[in-house]
Amino acid sequence: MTTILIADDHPLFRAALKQAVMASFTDANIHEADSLSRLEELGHKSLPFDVILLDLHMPGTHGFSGLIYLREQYRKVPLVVISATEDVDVIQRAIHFGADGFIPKSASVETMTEAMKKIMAGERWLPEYARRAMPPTLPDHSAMSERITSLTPQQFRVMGMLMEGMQNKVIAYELDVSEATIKAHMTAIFRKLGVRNRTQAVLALKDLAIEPPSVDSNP
Amino acid sequence: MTTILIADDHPLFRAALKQAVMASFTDANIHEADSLSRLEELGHKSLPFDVILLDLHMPGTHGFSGLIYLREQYRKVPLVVISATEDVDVIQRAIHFGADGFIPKSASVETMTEAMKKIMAGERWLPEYARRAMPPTLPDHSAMSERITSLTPQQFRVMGMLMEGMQNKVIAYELDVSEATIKAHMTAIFRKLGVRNRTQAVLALKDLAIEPPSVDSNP
DNA sequence: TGCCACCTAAGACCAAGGTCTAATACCGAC
DNA sequence: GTCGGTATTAGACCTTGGTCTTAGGTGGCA
Repeated sequence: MTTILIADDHPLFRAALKQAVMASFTDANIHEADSLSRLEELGHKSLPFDVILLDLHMPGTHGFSGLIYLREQYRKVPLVVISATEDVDVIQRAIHFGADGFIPKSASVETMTEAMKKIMAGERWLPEYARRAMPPTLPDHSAMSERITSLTPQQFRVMGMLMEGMQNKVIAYELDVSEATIKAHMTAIFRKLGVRNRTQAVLALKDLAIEPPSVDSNP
Repeated sequence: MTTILIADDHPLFRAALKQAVMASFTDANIHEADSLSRLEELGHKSLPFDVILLDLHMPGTHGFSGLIYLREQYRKVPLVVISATEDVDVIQRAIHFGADGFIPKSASVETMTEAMKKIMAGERWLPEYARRAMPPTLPDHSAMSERITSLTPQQFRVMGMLMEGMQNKVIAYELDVSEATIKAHMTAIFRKLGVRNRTQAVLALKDLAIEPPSVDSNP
């Protein structure tokens, strides 16, 4: 039996993906998560996933840092990035940060099935158009991604909320702990990232953004 | 006589550019600046530039905010962005933020001359390959760029140092004013940008970054 | 001349950020 | 089991950040 994790915050697409998966893996044991935190709850039960399908834009994944973090948590589980983006550069970076494959959301069911089978078999899979631009090199974690992987789960959560511009007090309320605790986490995060305060942390982490050099940057 | 401003922090390239300019504009009155602050010093003398050649990556220009700011300061002066980048998307955004033209550093002397002549004549000029992808629409300033243009020169300088992750005390020392003054500027900056603190300011401004989706983000 | 925008700055005050020390709980190794 | 490391939590304590008020100096402009 195949245990699959689908991590996507869009319910409709999650359902569609589930259908597609079940069509080809009839005996699949499918788990779903609509955010990184929910994903971690599942992980606590240490389910032996055979493959993880991760949406790059899921809440809680800040840029590629979510991918980097997950890659570290589930070192041996094949990890496929699913994204609406078709940008070759994004694909390149996803692979760079440890993804075993990249499936655009526009792909057909047949294509998805083929991709997942290959990836679960240990191969790497990319869309046709991205293969040419992609040298078959191993992913090379940058200094920053190593630093992110050294964060504990709770620290990672706090970091995510920091990247939303939230204040310590607010984060504490959201996570239902004291502000002192958040401050302690912050101090630990700064040390691990090699920065001195939250402003520098934001500056350092923003460089991992997937973000469109958005032409229109207004709300 | 033609008065031209070359704003580039690379001395060698600045000299080369100067040569190229003088080859075609023999009577040119050329001014140089290697940073935004030096550019502002020149501006104080309110020289009637006929054209400004701006390097996107010059110190002091944080992402596109330098361009946006200059565009506002010299509303009527043709402004050409010169950059090592050939990325169509960057070109697109430069135009979007008000540049009248974009010349890649790899361009030939003849090409540069042609480009500058056309731009000084009021036309827009782009590299061949970028023209196709570029609809001839007028630049439309986003909400954030309007906010940046509302900053006073000193506020803009302070903002730049904030984007370097510097603390108030350090900024005060660098600018040789009191910390109280910096705090006053910060408060004004936050109001104009519509944010509540420096962390949110960094988050908002980082979206204007030119920055490479850098595949290798280590130091 | 007066008005206005900008830069500067001080003091008071409070909020937010950050460090240090230490207690508790959990988990893998032995 | 027990040991040792790590994650999480928190309170005490100090630093930095940010607002408000007030105010002096400059330079452009009508």
